[in-house]
Amino acid sequence: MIKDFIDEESGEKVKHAVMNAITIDCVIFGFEGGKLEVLLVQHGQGISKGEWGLPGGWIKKTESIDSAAHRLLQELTDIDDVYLEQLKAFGRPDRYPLDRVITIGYYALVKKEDYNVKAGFTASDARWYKINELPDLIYDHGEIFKFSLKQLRQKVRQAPVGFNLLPEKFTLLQLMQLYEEILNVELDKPNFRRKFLKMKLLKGLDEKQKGVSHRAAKLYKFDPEIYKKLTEKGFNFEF
Amino acid sequence: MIKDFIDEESGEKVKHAVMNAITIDCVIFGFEGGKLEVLLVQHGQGISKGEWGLPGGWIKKTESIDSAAHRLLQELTDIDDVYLEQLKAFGRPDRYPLDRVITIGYYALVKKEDYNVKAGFTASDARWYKINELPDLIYDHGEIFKFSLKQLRQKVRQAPVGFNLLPEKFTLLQLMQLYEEILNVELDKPNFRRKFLKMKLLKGLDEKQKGVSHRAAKLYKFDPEIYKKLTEKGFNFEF
DNA sequence: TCAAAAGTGTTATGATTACACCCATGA
DNA sequence: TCATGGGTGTAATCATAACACTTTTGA
Repeated sequence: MIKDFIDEESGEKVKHAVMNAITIDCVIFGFEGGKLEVLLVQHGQGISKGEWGLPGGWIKKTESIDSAAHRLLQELTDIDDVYLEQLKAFGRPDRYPLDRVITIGYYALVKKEDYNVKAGFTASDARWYKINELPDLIYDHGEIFKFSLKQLRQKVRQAPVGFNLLPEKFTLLQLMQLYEEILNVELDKPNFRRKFLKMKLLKGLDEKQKGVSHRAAKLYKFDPEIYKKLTEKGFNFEF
Repeated sequence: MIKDFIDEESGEKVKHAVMNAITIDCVIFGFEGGKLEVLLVQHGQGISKGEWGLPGGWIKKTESIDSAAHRLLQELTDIDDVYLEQLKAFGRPDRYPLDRVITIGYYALVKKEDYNVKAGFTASDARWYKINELPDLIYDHGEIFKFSLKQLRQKVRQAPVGFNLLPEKFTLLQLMQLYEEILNVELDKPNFRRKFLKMKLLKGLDEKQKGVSHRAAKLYKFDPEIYKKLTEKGFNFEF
């Protein structure tokens, strides 16, 4: 199957051979105002015109599926250092009405501060939705989203991936609210502080919050180097 | 793409349309003599003749990928009530040397007591290997196996799936040894007993072990009904 | 009577929870 | 001075780990 692509270098349309009957769909998570959000795109053509769905695309014959997912994300958001992980393949025979197509689901965690919708996508094409205010999604994208949320909940408790949704520098309260939102629980502030600080995973900065109308909180950042060293010593992140 | 299949009803060869460039490969786990094992098949033809790999197959155009995996397992082992779960899709462009093929990995947990290699598969075609005595596997099957083990370790701590590898009736020591083998840890017998019994997940039988040269242990069985009821009450299995 | 595993009891330690309380800061 | 969140302290409770010990059974 031959599809058109925009070449990254020249900006021209080029033709590439892509895998037949296999697509990629990606749940892109963001976090803002204490709420978890998902980036949806509106289909501009075809039978589902006007409806919202997950951003997706084809896999080139010469690239790995992970690369295809990265490329897709970059084409859409202009960001390249995102956390990206495969969910699984979704393949009910009737999931796509026109043909038998299997899709491979991914989920991404992005820092919304870095995010920019790329030229070519306008506000009416793509926008963020709070996860409890999602519209109906096309095909089986609702199922894919549901699975991605389950996976995110699991992952966030077993590996320090939540930071990918926060700004570079964050307060402990922001971190706690992220966990509360993702896991859908209420947490105790003092206990959360101690639990997280005891892991010695966070690097405390000599810097405080600015522009808040209350005592400014200390800022922290997650340092992958520290995590790596702790892991080598047998540390196992668990929340 | 048209491939031959053995029809379940008539036993005759029939032709079915299958998905192109997508396969299924399955890691089948068994447990015997305190050891975790995997069922491998020897390729009888093609470029990898004589080498060992995971059992795999094609997906019919009309069936879901889960159904395809179930069918594959039944064709190979004659068992139909196995625990089966998708891992993810594996799709490095060079994973299969002759063509670009993406495979969807599955893993299954079977009770070896129920297991029987189906006619057509002889001992030289298919056999069990202890997981630390695996031969080199074809293509990326080694990677798929490694991922499946990671997944199994994860799963067995978060859901009561280990029972699928044990006989219907088992002792607490057998269960403990299963956990020791899967998680690759040493456990304390008294503590393991208490921890598991406290969950009230197991149904104690009025029956004891037979033919052992020491005090016979009480037999237990896992009751999915009990688990369901506990879950509804908010219970969350965790080991 | 001995080995091997079944099964019970006990204690120390550490994690988790719940909640009271003081501190700093801008409106 | 008040509201808002930052941040510390503490006691009760619960889970886990370590290990000593008694019991049962066939060889």
